[in-house]
Amino acid sequence: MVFQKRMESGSIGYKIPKKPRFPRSARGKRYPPKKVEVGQMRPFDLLATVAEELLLAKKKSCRLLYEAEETTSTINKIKKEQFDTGSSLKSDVFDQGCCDESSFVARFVSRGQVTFNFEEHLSSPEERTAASTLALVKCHVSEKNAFIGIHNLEDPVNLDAKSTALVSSDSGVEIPPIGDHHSAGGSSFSSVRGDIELLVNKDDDENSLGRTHGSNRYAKAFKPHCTGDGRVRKLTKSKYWKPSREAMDYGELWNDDEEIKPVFRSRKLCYTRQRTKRSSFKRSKLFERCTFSSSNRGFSSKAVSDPFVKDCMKLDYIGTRADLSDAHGRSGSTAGHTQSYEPVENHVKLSIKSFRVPELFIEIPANATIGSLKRTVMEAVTAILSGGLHVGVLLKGKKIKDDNKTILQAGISDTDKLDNLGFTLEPNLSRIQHHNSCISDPEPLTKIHSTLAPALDIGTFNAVISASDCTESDHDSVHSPTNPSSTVDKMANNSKALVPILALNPVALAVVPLSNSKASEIVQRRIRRPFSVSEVEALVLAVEKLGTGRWRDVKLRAFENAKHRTYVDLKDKWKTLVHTARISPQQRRGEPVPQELLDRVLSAHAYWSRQQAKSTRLAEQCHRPV
DNA sequence: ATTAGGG
DNA sequence: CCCTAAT
Repeated sequence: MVFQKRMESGSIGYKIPKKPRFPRSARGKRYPPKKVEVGQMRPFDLLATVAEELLLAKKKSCRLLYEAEETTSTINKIKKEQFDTGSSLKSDVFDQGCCDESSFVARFVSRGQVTFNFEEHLSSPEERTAASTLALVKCHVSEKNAFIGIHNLEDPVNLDAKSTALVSSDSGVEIPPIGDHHSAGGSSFSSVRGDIELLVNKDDDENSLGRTHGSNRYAKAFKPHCTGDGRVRKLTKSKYWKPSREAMDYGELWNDDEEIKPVFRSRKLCYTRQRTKRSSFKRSKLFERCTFSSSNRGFSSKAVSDPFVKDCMKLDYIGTRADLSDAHGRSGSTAGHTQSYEPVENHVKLSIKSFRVPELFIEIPANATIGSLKRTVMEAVTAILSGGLHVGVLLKGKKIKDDNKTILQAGISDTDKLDNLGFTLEPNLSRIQHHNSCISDPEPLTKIHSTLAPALDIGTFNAVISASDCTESDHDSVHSPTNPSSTVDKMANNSKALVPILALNPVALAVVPLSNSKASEIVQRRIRRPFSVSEVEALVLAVEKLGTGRWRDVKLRAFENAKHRTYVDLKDKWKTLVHTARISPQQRRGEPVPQELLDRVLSAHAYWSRQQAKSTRLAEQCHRPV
């Protein structure tokens, strides 16, 4: 509750403080280090990340050089557009084949650090020689993390230096200085404030949440190594690169609103890029398109001022223990009091940079359009998220099930282990089960024609199942509802099911939780499900027997088990059938209905019209004489 | 909830 | 298919 409320409050009327400003002299020159979990990250992933960082800083065409050993290689020229279009930076980089990956790793590992030069990309050789190095990036790689920092920018103004500057997350929260008690364990805190963590998707929680990057490690990684690298040639205006107070205390890096906007944009790209890892590519591309509104859920992206977090569509939160206690329905002794009365030491500061959400598995014909893919994914995600979300708490990858535990008892208060803390977004189980059962739902399912477009156009989640040939199943359902099993088999065999399933191993994904209210407001139009011939036949048969005014009975008689056919649908279908029968065959569209059936439609319609007229006449006669 | 009819 | 008025 409080949890959410707090975020909400942050989202509304949030204004990035104008002050304090980062000292002018330093602005644009030093960038906070970016921490990247390397884990199983491939070296080029890291490289790409670096490149991306640079790109974000530069935001225009550039190329990246890295220095390792004695050689300098051009990694790639990277264009901003490549991010904008969401294409994989990695592939763009790697396709260049300018250096071989394994050797890169070797150098990386052995040296522990790599220097990147960031140069303006200029096409002509002359220009190139004249090109200046705009930034130096130092990258120190440990087992678990890489620290990437943009070191020196020659032309901060043009570089839009703000793009890597960070702002404090919460103007309302006092930010203890790095190195003091609060931040001692405070890798978490520093991350709150701008240490961008790119959580590489890893299935292994333990690893990904490794606690090795505590503040000690952090400082260690930077101080000794990154400082005078002799191989850093030219243009090293600032000759130092170390986690000095100013460098790390980005709380001092404030930006004007206008300055931040572009950052936000670019960080979206960051998000995209992040997810362009092999294993998660599918997911990410999918989620990327899911532009959920985040207004009413309290998780507005605007709730966080950290531009990185914000634009990565991550969540950020700084809470107190009291807050959490409330949230869990128990109040600690101080719960309910104002935070300010509680010693800051007792607060647990949390930075939620991402939630784990269930994996969505989506299979879609290759000839489906991108548009339909988007819609499909949107539907799938909406279906999962709109069902209501639970929040799970993970500590060291293990779920904390006992809601009554205090934060302290759970061990979360141990700031040293804060990095082990994770949150998950979990859909309603009941709903999911329902969705899972879709595939075995005996009721006839959408038939998706070769174009695929109609079925994917719109529709409810559980309707989005394509079957190469479901005519039979329709028939079954219509005529022999007692034998659904054959239908099931057919479905299982024929369908390319678009079935979201719960991931067996959820992977960290940054996502903006869906605003439930928004989702429910948007009542999806039912998916279009053209009547099959067998359905038409069943309809005609029933109407011949029952007439045109008893659609409920028609439904009961012929479409009892076709849940998606309402009596209104049947009535409408009859209407169109009559119309179809009256027009010339050339004007008819869709799956052709046998003329024989249309003839029966016409005659039945005529017959029952007469009957109706007759009965009304009779009724009138009954009334008149009275 | 159903029916009927326009959109 | 949707929306709605009228039952």
